[in-house]
Amino acid sequence: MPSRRHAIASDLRDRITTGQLKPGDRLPSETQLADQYKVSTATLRSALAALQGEGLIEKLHGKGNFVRRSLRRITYIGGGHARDLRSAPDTALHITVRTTKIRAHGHLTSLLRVSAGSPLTEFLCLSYEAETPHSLARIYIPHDLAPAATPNNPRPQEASASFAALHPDSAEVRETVNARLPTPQEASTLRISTALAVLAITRVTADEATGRVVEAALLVLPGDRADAVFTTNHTIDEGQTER
Amino acid sequence: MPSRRHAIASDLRDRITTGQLKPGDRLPSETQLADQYKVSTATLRSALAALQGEGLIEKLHGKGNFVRRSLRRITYIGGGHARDLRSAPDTALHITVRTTKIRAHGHLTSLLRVSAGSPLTEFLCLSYEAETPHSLARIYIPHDLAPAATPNNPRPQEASASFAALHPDSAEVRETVNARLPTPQEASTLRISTALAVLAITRVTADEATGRVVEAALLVLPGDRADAVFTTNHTIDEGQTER
DNA sequence: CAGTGGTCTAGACCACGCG
DNA sequence: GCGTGGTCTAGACCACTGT
Repeated sequence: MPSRRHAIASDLRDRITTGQLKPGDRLPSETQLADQYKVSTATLRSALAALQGEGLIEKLHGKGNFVRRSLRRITYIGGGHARDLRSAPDTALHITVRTTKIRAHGHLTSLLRVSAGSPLTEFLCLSYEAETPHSLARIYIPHDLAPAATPNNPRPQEASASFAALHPDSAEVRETVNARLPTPQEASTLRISTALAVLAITRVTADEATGRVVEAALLVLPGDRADAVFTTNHTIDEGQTER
Repeated sequence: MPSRRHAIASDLRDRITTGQLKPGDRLPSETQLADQYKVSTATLRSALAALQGEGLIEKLHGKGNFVRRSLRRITYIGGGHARDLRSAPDTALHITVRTTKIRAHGHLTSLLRVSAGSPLTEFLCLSYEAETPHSLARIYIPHDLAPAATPNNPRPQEASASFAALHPDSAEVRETVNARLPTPQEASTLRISTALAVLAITRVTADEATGRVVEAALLVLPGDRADAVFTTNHTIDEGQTER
């Protein structure tokens, strides 16, 4: 027997996918919906939570629940390209970078193949598109390989993309992709719900000649507006992503 | 101010990551925990739900909540290899395949670059490891390119992997990776919670010479036990995945 | 201010696992 | 049957958004 919340979620899901409710539309308030379906607000909210997880609706505190305008805005392009983040062409993208010197610990040691305590430079990058956080990256580079001067303002778009671009020719890139829910911290920095899945990419770049790991990057992208694309043949022709 | 459930989740998270609670351990019952933290059961359960989403605990109806034994068992290997699913070496993997003839519709038409109504063969694959569903794949192939005989029993391991292996030389593979929560249907076929993120991979294989799309595959892997790996240099040396 | 979603309570009852 | 988690209720109160 389907539970009440599943039934409600299905009903609303149908209304959305059939176009009866259109992108941008506001749903009736939760109390109204609860009355309509004759359930308590808690039950109704759990149905909405499911739809939110599927990326069908968006909850805005104090305003209402809205049918999502389905735009996947950013595309992560695998394979260690210089610019590995793409967003909608007409939107401004800016990045904040915080640089810290740390010492290798935990799984960083195995990722970078260094011994515990090795000096590393950590770049904590947050990319925004029109004030909305879009991606979170923690990039670790052995201290002696880090860019000498910490650039404060030099073409942030470039800085964002990939420090691996510093090693363009002889780099071997290995990307491990994973889906999970965000940690509370990640959710708040990306300003997303904790119920929204994120794409977690661990990218390790090694120098082909020496085998030395020159960069490890931990990227977190909101699942509802990010895709990662990998192609054997590196000609990327701006593919469409439909729902 | 952190909410009660966040505080509780954090506390339990710490106990798990510090090893105070070990993999396989059973947590106290929800009513006991609710008493300890002096919250209602609903609040406590929402804290546990967060941990479940992070893959830290596993809920078993009628038995209890358990600290997850962290085993990422399957690794999807990108780049259109013949065998693109790897699991733990000593476990039996078997696959069920259901073949259906359908006609192109919706986004399938744009994926396969065919006109609506074109005849397609759909392979609905479900891979199991020791009775536990592991991955779900919907593979679409233009009807005239589909294997002539539908093999009923021929080395299911091979059949699973990739029909693209039929076009080994001149294939260009484009994989789009996405993180989201499963649809209720996917959750029940994979026997996972709807709160557990899945890795959704859309793989399109095209013949390099003709440019014709020879296969489109929609793969769904449970985020808690699957990773996808992409390497520029295709030597894969069984990397470790730690938490 | 009124209206919205967010958090939380203190219960009730159901469904599952196991002895 | 008993203990477990799963669903649900009918409220209360808080926090945010708008006017």
